[in-house]
Amino acid sequence: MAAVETLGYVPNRIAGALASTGSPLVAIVVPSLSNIVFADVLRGVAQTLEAGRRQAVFAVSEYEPSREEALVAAMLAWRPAAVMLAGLEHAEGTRRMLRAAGCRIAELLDIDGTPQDLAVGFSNRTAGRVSALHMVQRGYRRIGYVGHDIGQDTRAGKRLAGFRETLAEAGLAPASEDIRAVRSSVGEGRIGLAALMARQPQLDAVYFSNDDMALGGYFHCLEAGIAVPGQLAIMGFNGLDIARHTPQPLTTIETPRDEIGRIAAQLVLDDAPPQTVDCGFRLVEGATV
Amino acid sequence: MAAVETLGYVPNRIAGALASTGSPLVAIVVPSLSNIVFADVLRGVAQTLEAGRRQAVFAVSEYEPSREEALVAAMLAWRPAAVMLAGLEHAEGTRRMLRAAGCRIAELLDIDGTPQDLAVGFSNRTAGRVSALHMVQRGYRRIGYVGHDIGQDTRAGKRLAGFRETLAEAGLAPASEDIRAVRSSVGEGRIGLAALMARQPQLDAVYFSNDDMALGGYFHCLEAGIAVPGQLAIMGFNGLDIARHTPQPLTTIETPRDEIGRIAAQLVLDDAPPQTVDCGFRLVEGATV
DNA sequence: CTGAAAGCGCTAACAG
DNA sequence: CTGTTAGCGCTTTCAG
Repeated sequence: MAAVETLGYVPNRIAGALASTGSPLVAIVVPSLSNIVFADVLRGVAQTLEAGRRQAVFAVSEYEPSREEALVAAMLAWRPAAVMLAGLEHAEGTRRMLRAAGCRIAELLDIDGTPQDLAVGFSNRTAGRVSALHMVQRGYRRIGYVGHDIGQDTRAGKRLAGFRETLAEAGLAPASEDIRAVRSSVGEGRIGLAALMARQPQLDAVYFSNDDMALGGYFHCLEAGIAVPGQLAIMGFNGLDIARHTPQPLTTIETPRDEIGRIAAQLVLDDAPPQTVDCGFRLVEGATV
Repeated sequence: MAAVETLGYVPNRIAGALASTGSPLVAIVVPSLSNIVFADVLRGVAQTLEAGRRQAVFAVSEYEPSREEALVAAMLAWRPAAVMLAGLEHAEGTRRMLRAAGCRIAELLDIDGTPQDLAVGFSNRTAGRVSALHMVQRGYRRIGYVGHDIGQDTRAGKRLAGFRETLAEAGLAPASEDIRAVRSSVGEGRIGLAALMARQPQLDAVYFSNDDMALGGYFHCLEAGIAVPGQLAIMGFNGLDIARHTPQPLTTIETPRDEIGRIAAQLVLDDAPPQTVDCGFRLVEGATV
């Protein structure tokens, strides 16, 4: 140990990884890092892996399944102990490779569907239902929807499906929808609500695909002098910190993103059997519904 | 290649890394992932490394130098081609290890100081000066400051130093300051401004340590009925997307975070000589100053 | 229980 | 230019 100290010796983990059977690497491919949601999950994963002496390697797919496939292929060359992905929908090639690789697979943030191995998240469909029900119970009847591209973000699509179901079950007309073929952002939420209100001025509530979009809608209302929730109620999804501090806190659904990352990482560390963990979510009653 | 196809052979990059001289890994230690700033840098780095067939490995230091040191030590065991860190201030042990490791070192988001090797960012001190000057030129004279912990976030501290310098040079009294010993957040900005206004109701402008804090202050004004910028001007730092879409766009300084990540990664890929790259910043004239 | 040696799956150098 | 082989620095097994 004296020699270690004087020479500044650091064990070579590459050599260690090659020699040993179990891999010290865990690969994570997220759709985006601009969205704080994935950054939160990543943090939870990194934190837990660190305690377990594993190392996180990561890449960003930009919401493109083909890119996710290429990145997973590249990741598998590192012989990771596990590959973590967002959601349950992946290219056929991605699934095939992962099955062949024989490493653990963790699919995060969604449990509506059939997981490959481990799934840690919550039901987006149920979240959409809960949101719709909350608005209906509060007495809103002419409820619209403003959302971003659900082709890319299938989790948002599942929330929308749940939302539509519940409106139908409540005997309400299908919502007027403004679905924008773009990534979610505050700016798009603003534009989307303005467009929807221009078409359907009689709406009394709008459900947004997430908090970014909802905040854009809320800011539009503030500027256009639309009383919230008197004239128009607004509901988002995610429970972003900033949405708790707007003049009126946003009514939304808070998701345990950090916890999802931590649990997924722990299951991998423990080499737990295949399972689906429902981390649930929490309705946050703000002041906008 | 037919056999490769049928057997699903994937080259083992761990073995490849061990056998070859140059390392395919680049290590990145960021202070936080909750802050979108670091996520943006990380994205730029990951994107560029991917094109160069390198793999990013990362860890989160939670703004603790001792933790950064431990993480760098762990990272060096992977024999990375480069280690990327935020800022120029690091524990003595961190610097020593990095020097001994002989890998490239990239210090990001700050160029006010002496870099170890590569530095890619902008001058926070100058940004603070530019912000103060902008407010002074707009006619504000009783300018306050609301900030978060500058012990942890030395870049915010440098902006504050530049801000103070310029106020002094303009012959103005030192600003009333509310510096909170916490991470930046929208909520803390809100609390901070309320506290500062209670102590110094005659302020006509407030500079915030970043956009998160500034948005909190702005929301406080909206709720408390303080006219912005008539009664109180507000300026932030970072150029967050959301701050462009508030009822009044926030006056702030936009930083090229993505570009910083990309340039740093490219310099590493090119094995460029030690240098400091000033990516600059851009004053965004919103409607709050 | 300690110490020696055989790989892990590649890369790179070298001989043919 | 192609084909062979000696390591890269560990872990793990096996003999002493």
